[in-house]
Amino acid sequence: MKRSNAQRLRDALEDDIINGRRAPGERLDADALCHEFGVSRTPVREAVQQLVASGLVTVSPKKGTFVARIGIDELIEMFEVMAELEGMCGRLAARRIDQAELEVLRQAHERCEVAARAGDSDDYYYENEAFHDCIYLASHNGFLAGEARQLKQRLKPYRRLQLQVRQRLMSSLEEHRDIVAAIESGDAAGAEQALREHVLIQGERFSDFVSSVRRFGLGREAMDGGEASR
Amino acid sequence: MKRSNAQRLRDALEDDIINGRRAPGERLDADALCHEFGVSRTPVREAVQQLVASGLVTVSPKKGTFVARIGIDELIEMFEVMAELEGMCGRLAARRIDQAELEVLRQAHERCEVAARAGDSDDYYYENEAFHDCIYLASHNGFLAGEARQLKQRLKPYRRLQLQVRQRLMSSLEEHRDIVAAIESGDAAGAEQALREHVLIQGERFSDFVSSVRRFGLGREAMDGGEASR
DNA sequence: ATAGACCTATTGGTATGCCAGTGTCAATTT
DNA sequence: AAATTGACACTGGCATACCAATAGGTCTAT
Repeated sequence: MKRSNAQRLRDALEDDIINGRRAPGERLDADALCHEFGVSRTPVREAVQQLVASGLVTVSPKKGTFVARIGIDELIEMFEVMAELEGMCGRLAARRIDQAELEVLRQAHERCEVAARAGDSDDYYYENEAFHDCIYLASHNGFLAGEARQLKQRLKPYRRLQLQVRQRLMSSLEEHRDIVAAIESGDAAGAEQALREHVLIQGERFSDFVSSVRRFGLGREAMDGGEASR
Repeated sequence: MKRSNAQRLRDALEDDIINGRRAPGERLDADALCHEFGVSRTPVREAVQQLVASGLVTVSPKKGTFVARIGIDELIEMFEVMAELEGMCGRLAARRIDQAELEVLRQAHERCEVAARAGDSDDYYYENEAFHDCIYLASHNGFLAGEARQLKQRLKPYRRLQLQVRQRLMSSLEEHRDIVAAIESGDAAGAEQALREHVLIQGERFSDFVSSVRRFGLGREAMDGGEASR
């Protein structure tokens, strides 16, 4: 399968954004990209449109295109949904996982454990991804898995903040243990709860709080510039 | 705000697909669309790409673009996710709804009741949309609301099947009553459960069953043609 | 009759030029 | 000095032309 220039460009930009090489708010100059990749404006335009559709970049009409800058409020909302999707995956996985998948999940968990004990944060990050992906697969709902992966991608630029917290690595691992145990024993509600809180860290109380606070008009980023979308 | 040709084209096609004027599997001839709308290939291409991104159409390389034909298995998966999103909206709404929103919800429910008693199926369909949208709003999670609306759109071409069932209208109304009651009383778990089952009708048992059946290789639509995507 | 080798219309992808609307900045005016 | 105006460059959107790849059919030979 040969990939078009637009696709390669999209992937390259996506990768740059996700891995922080292009920071939120950074400008994406169309002409510069044309020159950089040696292509015309058409594929660049196409790639940008796809990235807009996936939420990674935004265009401010007549001002240019920028790496999406997500406000703290929307970020919380997205994490809330992410937690729900992960929880749903866990609930379904607890009911639907088969022996082979369970074995793969256990192995993924073990690799997480190895990485955690070694203190290798990058490695853990990667194995953690694989671990969660196992659960997506085990949900036996491909659409759900796709949505979860997509949202996770979109959140990736911001998750590094969350994951650099000291000791988070070890507590994350402990939570994984509970998750595996719940899935193993077919405890759907337990797996759902464990995964939801695993993602949300503190559960929904925090966002409840923020939500109620914002309703009193204390939002401090109302002037942050009109991030145009849809 | 002036809308571009590509946007108008996208909206027109989207509307056609959602309202069944273009059936799943139908071919979308690019040149015909160019002529029909009096534009060149560029905006047509753009519109098609956006529709692909939103899942309403698919392109089979070198064979053409078609209105997305969703298999029964994927359809079930999508409904499963839809139910979860609706349930989540209900759970959050039960905790976060304010007086004004509650009043709007009650009024929406009453309009549903009027439509139902009049036996006006189309009218009920519309008011039902509004009712659910109230709950989306009341979740105080704009991102969640957007995702829910988007998925609902995508499912719209197939929901007419589900809604034409005789007597479904009245039982739907009864379920609405329970939902309103749960939200009114702040019963988060109750609202979540009620909404989830409202969407799923029979709960997840059915899809569990299908999921397990499919694992035994009894899927009868394996030959349904390679629906290419991403 | 069937397998295999061309042939061609269609599709996908890209380059390029043009035009209109608008943000930006500077010059001019009061 | 502040404000108004005006020019210009930039951006977005569209049309058009060109090229490459291939699906699908046709033709040929065994």
